[in-house]
Amino acid sequence: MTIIQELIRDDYSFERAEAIQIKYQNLMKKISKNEYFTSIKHINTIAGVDISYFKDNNNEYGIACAVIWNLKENLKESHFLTTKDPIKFPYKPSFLGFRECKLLAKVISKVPNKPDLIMCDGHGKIHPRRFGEAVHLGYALDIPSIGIAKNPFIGFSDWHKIERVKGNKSSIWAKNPKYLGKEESNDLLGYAVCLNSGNKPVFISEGYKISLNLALKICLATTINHRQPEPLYLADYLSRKDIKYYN
DNA sequence: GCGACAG
DNA sequence: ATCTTGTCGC
Repeated sequence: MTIIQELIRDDYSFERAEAIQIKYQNLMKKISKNEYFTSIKHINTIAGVDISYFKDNNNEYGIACAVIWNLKENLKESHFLTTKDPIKFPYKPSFLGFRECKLLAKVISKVPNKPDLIMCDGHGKIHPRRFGEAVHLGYALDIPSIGIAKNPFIGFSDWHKIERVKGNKSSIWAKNPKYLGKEESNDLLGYAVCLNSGNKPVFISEGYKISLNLALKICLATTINHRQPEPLYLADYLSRKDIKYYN
């Protein structure tokens, strides 16, 4: 079975799904940093993806949207795509990838040119098994990815205390630094970051083949005047409202 | 032990 | 995520 066949599925039991996460969490560790992006200059197109839900009668459907954001063409080549499909996997914290990746992979497959980076509306490494939706999707498609969530999940930080000024951030640690032994190590899972002055911070973490610092830099560079980076804000907006975009 | 917990 | 009116604030 190929990686994509094993990860892009929505028919696992929770037990099986957890076993898959553990398997790939371990495989993730073997990826060389040489394969990571080293500079924002190497990125041409970013795909911001999100899903909105609605119910028919007893059936649940999702509308996935991918906004293609072209950095080098100064936004002139930006556009978006959507798909509508049934949702099979139930929502459960730590298993979001199995609920949404099938749809997200499908909408990305419709993009004419494979994007250089994916921005995901959900956590990446900030996950009990370091396998949040952003990691899951990036790994499945072998496309670098970033997790950008609107709410905290696991980890310890004083994000609620940061001033709402663009660029301000707070580290999110795996263990509570307050109760950390002198010789004990900790794990930096991500950052809570204010991307737009006046707005509540978002939670940024590594997805796939990208460092936390570069992920942070890219998020700051693509945020215009909303709480989230513009590609994600638009994907959220467009998946919810089927409207026309500039061509 | 119990509850909380991304979207 | 989604169901939803008026309302507080920049």
